[in-house]
Amino acid sequence: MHMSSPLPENPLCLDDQVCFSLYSAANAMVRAYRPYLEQLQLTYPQYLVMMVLWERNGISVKLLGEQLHLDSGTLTPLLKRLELKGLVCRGRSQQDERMRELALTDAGQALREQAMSVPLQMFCRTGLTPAQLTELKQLCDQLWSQLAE
Amino acid sequence: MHMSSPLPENPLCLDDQVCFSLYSAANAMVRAYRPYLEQLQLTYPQYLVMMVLWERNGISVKLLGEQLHLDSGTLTPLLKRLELKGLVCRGRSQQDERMRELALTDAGQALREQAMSVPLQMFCRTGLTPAQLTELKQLCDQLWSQLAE
DNA sequence: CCACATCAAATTGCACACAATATACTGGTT
DNA sequence: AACCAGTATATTGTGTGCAATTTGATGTGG
Repeated sequence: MHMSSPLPENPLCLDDQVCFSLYSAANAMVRAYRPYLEQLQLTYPQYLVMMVLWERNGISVKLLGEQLHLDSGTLTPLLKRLELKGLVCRGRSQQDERMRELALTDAGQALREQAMSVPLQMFCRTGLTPAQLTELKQLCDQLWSQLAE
Repeated sequence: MHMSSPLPENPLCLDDQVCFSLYSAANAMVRAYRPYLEQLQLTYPQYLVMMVLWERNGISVKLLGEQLHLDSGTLTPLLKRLELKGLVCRGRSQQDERMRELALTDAGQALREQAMSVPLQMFCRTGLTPAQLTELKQLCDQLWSQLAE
């Protein structure tokens, strides 16, 4: 959308659009993760899934999707790829056969050690100060909350 | 990457990661554009392309890609879809047969009028103040510059 | 206990992103 | 003119995102 300072003469000017900056920054961020994550054989969305599972092993696809704001259309094929890599086991819940129980394999658990260094490397890569990153996170979270309604 | 305030006890905690907030906000933003853009029969990336062409009609794929930070692998099929919709003509440059000359059709030109209302609608949709949006844009631009190096 | 709404995943179809590669045109060099 | 490095676009292949639909299990009212 436009930058509104306060009335833009041309609302359709690309350089004034916050959304384009957000979109480009997010694409660049995913690209920047690639060299670090390819050592783990993971894409960025797969890395996100692994982070959730490292914290909450055994959860369902639904809960995973709520954490990541992604649906089964995205997660089902992604989880199959993680299963093929031998990192995740896609079992069924005993209580409710509809639900998957996403369990880490030993290899999936072990990968956490290698992943530990990624956040600090990416932090350095951004070149932003901790205060700037905090500010950026707050604004993104606030924007997300508004758009989710 | 982690939030660093100043030493996170768990660097792999999803809720502390700026990058995940950025990623989620960008996805939500593209989703939020959908209801406004489907009246124009455009996706968000197609809308970005049209915005560039409304400003710089007749440019090449290379220049378009530099503006949008996208490559030919993304743009070629996208432009073919815009051509199918009858919005863009993918001609060849006279001086250099390698280059495409991306020219708006009359329908493509006319669509600009309908698109004029989109930025203000999206601005309202965000619920952020102009100052917050300016801050967000600056941080995204700075992050992008760092990651582009 | 059975029709029926509900729910969790999966599937389908489409449109990106992007790395890697291929194709085709251009401008010198010889 | 033949060669060749460089350039602009296209193609291929993989992996998302997500709307829409389907499949199969669950629970619930009659």
